[in-house]
Amino acid sequence: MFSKNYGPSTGYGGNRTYSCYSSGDVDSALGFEDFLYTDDTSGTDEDLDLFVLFGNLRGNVVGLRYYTGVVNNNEMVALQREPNNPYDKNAVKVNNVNGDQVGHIKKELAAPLAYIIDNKLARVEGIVPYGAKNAFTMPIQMSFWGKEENKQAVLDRLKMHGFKMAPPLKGSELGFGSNLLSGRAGPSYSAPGHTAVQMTTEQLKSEFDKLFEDLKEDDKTREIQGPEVIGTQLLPHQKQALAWMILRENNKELPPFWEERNNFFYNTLTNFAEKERPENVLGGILADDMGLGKTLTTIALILANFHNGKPLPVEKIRCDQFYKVFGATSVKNEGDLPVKDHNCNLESSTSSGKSETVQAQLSSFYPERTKAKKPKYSERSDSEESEEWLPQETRTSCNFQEDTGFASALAAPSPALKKKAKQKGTSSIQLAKRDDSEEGPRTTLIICPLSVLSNWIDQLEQHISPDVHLNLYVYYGPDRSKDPELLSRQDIVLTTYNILASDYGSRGDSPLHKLKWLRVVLDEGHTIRNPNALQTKAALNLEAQRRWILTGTPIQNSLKDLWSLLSFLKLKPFADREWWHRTIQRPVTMGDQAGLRRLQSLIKNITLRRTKMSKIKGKPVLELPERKVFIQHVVLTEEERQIYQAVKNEGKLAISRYFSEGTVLAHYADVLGVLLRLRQLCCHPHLCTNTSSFSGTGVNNTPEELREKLVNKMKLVLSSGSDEECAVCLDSLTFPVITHCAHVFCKPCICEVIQSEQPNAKCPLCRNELRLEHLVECPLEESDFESVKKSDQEWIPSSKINALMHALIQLRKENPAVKCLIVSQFTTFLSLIETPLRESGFVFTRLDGSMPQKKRVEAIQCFQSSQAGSPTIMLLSLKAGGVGLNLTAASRVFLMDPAWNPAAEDQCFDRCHRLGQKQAVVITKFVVKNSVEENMLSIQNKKRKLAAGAFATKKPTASEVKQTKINEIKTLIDL
DNA sequence: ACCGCCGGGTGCC
DNA sequence: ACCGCCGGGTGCC
Repeated sequence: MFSKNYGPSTGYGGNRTYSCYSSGDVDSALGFEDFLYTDDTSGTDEDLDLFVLFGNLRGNVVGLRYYTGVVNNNEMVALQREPNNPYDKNAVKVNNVNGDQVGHIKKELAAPLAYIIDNKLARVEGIVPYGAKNAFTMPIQMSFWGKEENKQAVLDRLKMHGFKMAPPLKGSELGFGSNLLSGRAGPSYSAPGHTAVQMTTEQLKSEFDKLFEDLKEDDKTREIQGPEVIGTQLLPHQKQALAWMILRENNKELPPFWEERNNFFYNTLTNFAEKERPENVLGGILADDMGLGKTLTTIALILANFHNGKPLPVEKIRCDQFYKVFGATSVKNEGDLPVKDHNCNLESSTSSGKSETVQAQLSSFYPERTKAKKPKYSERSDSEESEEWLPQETRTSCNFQEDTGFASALAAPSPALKKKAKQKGTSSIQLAKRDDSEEGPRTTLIICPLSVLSNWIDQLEQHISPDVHLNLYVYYGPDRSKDPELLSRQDIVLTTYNILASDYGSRGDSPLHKLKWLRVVLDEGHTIRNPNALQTKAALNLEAQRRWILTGTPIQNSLKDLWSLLSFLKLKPFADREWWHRTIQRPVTMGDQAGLRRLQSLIKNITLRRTKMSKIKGKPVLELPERKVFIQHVVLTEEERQIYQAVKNEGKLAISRYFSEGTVLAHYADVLGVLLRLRQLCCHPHLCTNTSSFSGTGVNNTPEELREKLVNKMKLVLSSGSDEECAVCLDSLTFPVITHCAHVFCKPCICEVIQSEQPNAKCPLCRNELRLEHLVECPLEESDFESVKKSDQEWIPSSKINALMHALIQLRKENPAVKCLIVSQFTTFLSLIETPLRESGFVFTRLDGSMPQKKRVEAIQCFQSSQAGSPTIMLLSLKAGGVGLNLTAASRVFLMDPAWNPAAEDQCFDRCHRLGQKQAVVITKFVVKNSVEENMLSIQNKKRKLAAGAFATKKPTASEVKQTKINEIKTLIDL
């Protein structure tokens, strides 16, 4: 059903197909999208986690002499079906870790294997115990993995062909095969005879939690001064990050799990060896918490570690030299040298005896630098600087600049320049000269969610001093240039995931994919955690020398989330999912300690992670003011209560009917509808206008009526704030369509499902029949407008609005300058609130999902302004903006209605409780007494606990998921 | 493959 | 000899 194809057609993972991986299974695809739970723990992935080891079988690989792929003793190999082989349709290829064919499985064995693989009865993995030095054939140890229910079929099929699988040996459940081998196993595996140490789920969980915790190492605590052209002083932890990033970009070490052994490069996980040196990632994951300044740090990196054409020579030498001198040598000799001294600039260090060496060494690379006195900014700004002061040089030289106040003395960009930078298209923030004769990529591509696009532009103009000639191109909007030449002349190209994906998807005219970039930065990089999403594929297919992932949440729910990230980083051999899964994911999820250690060392190697709680030199990285959350109960008026009870009783009746019929989940949209109406009534009676859509779901509708009904349901689902995600891709809905069974999916996703299940496609959620022609699309939204108008006409207050207004007026009395966010999931509610705000003379602004980007930026800037007369209130729709949204001007938050997902609430609070917040933040949650809202709170609490403990634990089974949902519905409606 | 298998050459010792 | 035996050709799927 959720057909997956890890083959070449997906364009990632190398040019190989792993048919055993190639598809999910219909029966297991029970990943209901969570309408109450919004995480994706019920993933629709291949259910590899449910696979067990059936057993092992010895076989032979033949035809070695026809292929170039070579293998080591004990090397892992991949088995790949080759149905189009002209000699045998059952052919099964054997490939080494690099994807080079080694041989074929001998045909007698290939026959049952082909059947097993083609019917997805098992995944078959191989290890060649005596892989080296075979001319014609070699043995192969195969392990069979699959779902318990398929085990017998596998055994039977093998038996039919005269093969008998050996049952899994005790202690070999982890499937590394090492115990099976009579020869000596690879060094990273437990020695033969010893069983791998397995951990309990509890242990595993706590290890996981620690995975990304403050990864401290020497090379991560060193600081480096920000480039002079950054007009802002970097915070200490940002300097550390910068130093670490520069180090990573000039990384000459072997990637993790590789060793050099007698002229070969050897992978200790797979036992693969090759002559060619495996490339390390020149980059990694900057996994700092939100608000620690990943953007600024990255801007500093772009300026500080500029590539000047030839493949890395200047920076490399510079950096190696830098670290050799300041990092390793000095620190070692002088013990705990204050970190700041590592950053000493050329001039100041020459005064000390020790540093003379430094100067000598450096000057051999940069004779002109040490001879010429550094010109003052004012002197050199326009003089085109003759000689040695090439623009690139200026940019990279910042590594050695002491912070002398020189940087801070730089002028802020002129308003004209600011304006220019904001326009789409090329904008030259500065005027200096650049050398266009340089070769090789020079452009950094930054991809971010649309919501933070303007933040990047702001920060670029804010922090880059005017003496830098920086070409920025915002690759966005319908008029974006598709000319790769133009893009390649930029220093920074900024775009969004949506643009990236749509360019990639639309016939090959994506200039982003034609270029080789100096550097690609994925901001909010966890956006690509779903390997099947188009944006992920598009990102994985970018070519770049250096690759960065910026994210506050590197692992959201499961280890699986990491794979796309690693694949993007092109860490051999993990870009190929099979090796990632066999060497890390499966061992870890099965509780193998060695596997966890591998994972830890991998993460440690490529990640810098600091949380808001992290400390640097004993001080917290971020000293955020306090944050308090109050729950304020609201009592409905008699009148409101009557309406509420009426709707509740009606809904309760319908839902109990579904329960007795056992069709609760099939009437999913209706249940959601009832709950939505109740939640709306808690806010304001006018929110609940579309009662018509719920009046029985008779099947005998004319198509037009049915269509209308379905469209209404879909709108309901989409606007219900249930945080709906597509059950197929687990991402937010794009091109939502609704099925006749009233479930909403992304159109492309569900079409793929239907296609792959021809002719009897079933709904992934309720197993009802599914037909392409029955999908109903969502018409363009105009609904918001109408309801706003409607509510304007006959305005009445509500208990909640009264409670809010009371609090606001009280607050204004105490402090008229204080700024508030008023947050709701219902934009109509926000509109209703506008009326009393106006009446009471509040100046307010508004931000919701329906606003075009330009208006949003305006609203944010306006609200953030400290000028007298600027708005003191922002009406904010809960999910507007996304993580990057910075509303630190506010110190009070009024959350008008509880969200299904407490994480969404927290994220919203973080918009003002973040770097830059100077005051204590007070949050007030309005909750109606004796209502669905109270019940939601208790579910939120459960969910919080679950989120804290869910990581790495086994995915709940389909029936557990169902039961949970059913229980939640019962809780919510008091059944 | 220092095998097995095939099929042509060959045929007392 | 409708055999045995010899030795060259050959060899994945």
